[in-house]
Amino acid sequence: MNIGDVSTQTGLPAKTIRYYEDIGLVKPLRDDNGYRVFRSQDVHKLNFLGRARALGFTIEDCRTLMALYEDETRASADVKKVARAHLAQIEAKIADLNAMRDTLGHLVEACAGDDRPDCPILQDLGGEP
Amino acid sequence: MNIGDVSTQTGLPAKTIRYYEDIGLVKPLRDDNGYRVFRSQDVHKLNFLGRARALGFTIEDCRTLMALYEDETRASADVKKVARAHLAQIEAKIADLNAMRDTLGHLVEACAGDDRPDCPILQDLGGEP
DNA sequence: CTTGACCTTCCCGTGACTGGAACCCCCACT
DNA sequence: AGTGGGGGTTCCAGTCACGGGAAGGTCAAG
Repeated sequence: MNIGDVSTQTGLPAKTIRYYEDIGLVKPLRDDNGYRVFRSQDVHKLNFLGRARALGFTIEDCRTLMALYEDETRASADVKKVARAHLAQIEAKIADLNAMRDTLGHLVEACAGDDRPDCPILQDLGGEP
Repeated sequence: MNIGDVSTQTGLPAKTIRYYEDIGLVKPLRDDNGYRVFRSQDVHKLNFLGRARALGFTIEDCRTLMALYEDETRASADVKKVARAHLAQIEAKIADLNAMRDTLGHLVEACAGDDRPDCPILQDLGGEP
């Protein structure tokens, strides 16, 4: 399978797939003409990566998870550890964003949004009481 | 005031302040020795920027907001528009992260986290039903 | 006079790609 | 035999908002 077909099958842009090869996440074969040739296990790996990335795991986490996936003697505790650390990061991020949304939401509601210059948003940013 | 004092006062790293000068967000004066000299209005601007960044506005948004802040003839509608667009982005991001948290949370809960290899997290990533 | 805390500029690196240039390969059509 | 188009390839540059660190100038204290 060539990269275009793999891109269609996995939903990953060809550029991304090449990048994943670059950083050693996937190792397709090469045809005589230099084209990448993907076996089904490569496609499987790419799907794995796509799902892991969709869950927000970093590339390095993906590398770790892939290694665990391929290691028959893994301990599920190791997988869980990675996942829980990431989950904690997500939750921290959500908390940050919720705080932003609350503050910004109040400010937006308080702003008249007309043609006059008075604006509680700018007042807040300007540090006015 | 030199950059170190400004850094202390605003809580912004000196590197960040220099960067903000680089991209034209602040224009401190220069002493004979080449040191940056910040007036109170510069510090005020930097505090403004710090608060806007803390609310997650992009640098370009900050630039826009600063311009509006300094424009006495602004319409608050313009400010509100920028803020609401950003709020929408925040909410979209929160929705994404909530989805990730839910999925990942279920998977983490379902994982035994022991020394055996069986792991619903990897099963999910691997696309197993 | 030296030490050490400042300050300066400059350049590289980050994460995870994305866009684009310049070029090669293959098949179909005229 | 040429040509066109739709693949593929590499490599370079850019994104965003800084942070690290090198190499060197400046200043106040001891």
